[in-house]
Amino acid sequence: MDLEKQMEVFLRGTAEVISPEELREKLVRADKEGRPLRVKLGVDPSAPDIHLGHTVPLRKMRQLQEIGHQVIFLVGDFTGRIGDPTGRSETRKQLSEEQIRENAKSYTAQVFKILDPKKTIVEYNSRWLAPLTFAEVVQLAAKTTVARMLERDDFAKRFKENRPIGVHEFFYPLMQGYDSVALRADVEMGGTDQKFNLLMGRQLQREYGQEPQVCLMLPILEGIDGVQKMSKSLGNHIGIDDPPAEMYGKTMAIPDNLMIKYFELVTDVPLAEIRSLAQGLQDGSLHPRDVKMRLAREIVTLYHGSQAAIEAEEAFKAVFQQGELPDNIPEIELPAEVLDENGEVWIVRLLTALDLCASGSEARRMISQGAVSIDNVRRTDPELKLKPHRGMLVRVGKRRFAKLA
RNA sequence: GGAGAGGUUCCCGAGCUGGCCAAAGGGGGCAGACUGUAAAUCUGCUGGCGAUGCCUUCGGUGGUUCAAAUCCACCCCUCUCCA
Repeated sequence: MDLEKQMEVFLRGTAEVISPEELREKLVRADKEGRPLRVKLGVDPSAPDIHLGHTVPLRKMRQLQEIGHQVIFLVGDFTGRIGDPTGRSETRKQLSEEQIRENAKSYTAQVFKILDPKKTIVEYNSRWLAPLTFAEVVQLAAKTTVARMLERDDFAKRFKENRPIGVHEFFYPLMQGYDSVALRADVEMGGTDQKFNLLMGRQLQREYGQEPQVCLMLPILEGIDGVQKMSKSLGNHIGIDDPPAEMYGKTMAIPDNLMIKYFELVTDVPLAEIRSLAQGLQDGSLHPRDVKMRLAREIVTLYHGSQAAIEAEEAFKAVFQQGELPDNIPEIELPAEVLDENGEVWIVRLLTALDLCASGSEARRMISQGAVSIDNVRRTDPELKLKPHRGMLVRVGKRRFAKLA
């Protein structure tokens, strides 16, 4: 593949590249030497579920491996024990080895829904970090200074606000940088929030006599709340293992103004087409709802196939546009002990027994807010008693349903 | 080691001259209305309990008091300045 085309694949959709010139040189040299570039992507296995946010760099990796480069998927099993302080301005709790190992296992399994397993090297950074001696660690630490560390956004902020910074947290960038040394990475990928860590890799590689890696930074994908970075702990994520209907629904929940970004970062829709969608939204010739439905369909198709996507869309239309019921309402057996001597259930009890409300208080609230309907009749009296029957349909809000078995 | 400032409900953050505090305000979440969708907007709710009352909660443990997030003692943790 010729140089310009390669550059295009590398650069497309990136937020920042340090530096394009170096990348070009590396590509030219690699081509001459007949070897692929070694591209590193490190992940922190703190949450075992991969979501769309993770897929942004992963999809890039996929494209790179398709044009013949060597992709290295690095599981930060060792760094995970520290927890990267990035993003949330507080110390993340350290994970146990066992947890990490389990997370990593499920992580890699999911990653291969995107990457080609035959063309991917999976590495664990405990392989080289765990055996380091204290003396070597000190040597590594001596390669940077506190002032430099404090340049990092997160540290600077916390320092300024007099919030705690653990000394061990300084090791996170050092370790990640050392990973690049150990892997002899030509290119490292990451979100824009990884800039500091990626640059640390360059510095350390130079210190250890290697050519510095090129840093490819990709945009950060906001979660379905439209504000914060997509993350499982914030509960604003769309997981790639989410069932089709949920994936579709969650996508429909993203704010309108994020649609185009999603198209660009997490779908295979060609750029030209995305541009015309954006144009259509702008001039009002396209309905935002329809565009978002298209987006939801694209995303579901990617992870569950087009058939599932069509079904998810039909179900969504039925439930939310026509107010019909979903097909897969869970059927739940009502425990006998909630019945009184007349064989009736108190409505509050009913909702908690069916797990539709977490507590009696919540159930009362829902009832008084008019969120509860039984057999399609809205019930607002929290003292109501009912005679249960098989197939009784209990509904709380728009999304919580149960049927009596 | 010394001096000072802090640790509040899911999060941020008031309260801290003792009762009116299940604890202001914001965020998030949930619900209702509306709609173009689980978007946007507006409104309400947001510890638990068969409940106009009771129970548990304000870093931890004890104590004072009829009554403590609020006062006292000790302890743990964070930050600042000094060493």
